[in-house]
Amino acid sequence: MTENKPPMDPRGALDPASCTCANLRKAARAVTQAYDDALRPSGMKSTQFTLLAALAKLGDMPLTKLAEVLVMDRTTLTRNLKPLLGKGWVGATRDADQRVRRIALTGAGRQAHDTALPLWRSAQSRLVGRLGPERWSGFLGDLSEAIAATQER
Amino acid sequence: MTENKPPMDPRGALDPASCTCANLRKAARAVTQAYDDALRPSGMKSTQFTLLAALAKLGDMPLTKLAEVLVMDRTTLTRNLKPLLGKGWVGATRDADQRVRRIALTGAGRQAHDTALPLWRSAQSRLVGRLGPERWSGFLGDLSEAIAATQER
DNA sequence: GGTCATAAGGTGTATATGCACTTATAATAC
DNA sequence: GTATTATAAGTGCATATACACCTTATGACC
Repeated sequence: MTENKPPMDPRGALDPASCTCANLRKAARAVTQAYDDALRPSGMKSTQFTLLAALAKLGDMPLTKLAEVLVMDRTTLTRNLKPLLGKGWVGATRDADQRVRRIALTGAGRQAHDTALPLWRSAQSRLVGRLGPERWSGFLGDLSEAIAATQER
Repeated sequence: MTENKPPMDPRGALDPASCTCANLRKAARAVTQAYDDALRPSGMKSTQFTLLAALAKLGDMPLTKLAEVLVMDRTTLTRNLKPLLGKGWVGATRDADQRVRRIALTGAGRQAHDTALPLWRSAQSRLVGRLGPERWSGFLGDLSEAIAATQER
């Protein structure tokens, strides 16, 4: 095909009102509030559930590795872990390599995760249902693609 | 050929790895960093550019109204305005109704916006180009739809 | 006109986010 | 075997985000 021209303005793509970043952040705010609201009975926020779920699925790992997986700044993760450490939901141990801080889910952490799971499912299925599975699936793929686009070069 | 990427079934949709909120936030982090990086020479961050652009397009308005437009908590906006007030890019005046704080772009603010605009365009066109205008357009629509989904009910 | 509900806004607290800089440990060079 | 470099992590600072609670100004009601 012959569409490798420099970016034009297909649908006001160069109008700040169409800013991908602003619209992404706006959606993140709105959706985060919906999920936080659903998770409220569990005493945790969306970000915290995300961390527990990642550890539950991937197992314990060094802090930097976890930050990479989450596409999150290392220092952000350090601070996001604080409330979880305080609640005893995660533990941190020094590795053989004394520089490495290995992060792991505790028993209480797994229990908290399991408690929150049905609440999360409620919020998730509501949103998936509202978008429709087909559109939702494409949406998730677009999010991944947007991330990939920023990671290259 | 179409079942190893994002889960299409409602079943896969209920795996926390497919969390819409987590993936949205992840993408927001990644894309924000890309835009912040592009905007760095202007001395402003993506969030700040978004505020200036909204005021430039919509004109001055009460704080609460602006927060509504941006789907942002009122108190978040209060604090996000602080650095802009400090730089003299926006001004705040009391309305006839003394409760209302009207937010407006200053001359310096418009100038800062105009300076940042080409930097923003660079980041935006790079991302739109990587996704392709067609896919990007659908992506933006999905973001709006996700927001709408959280606002109803 | 006084009482009271409502609407606009601010503050306290807590978490989320990332850059610049620093510290501690390991690996490598010589 | 020490000097250098590279890696993992933490801290200081600034901004972003929102809930709970408080203050003040309007407007409605009698």
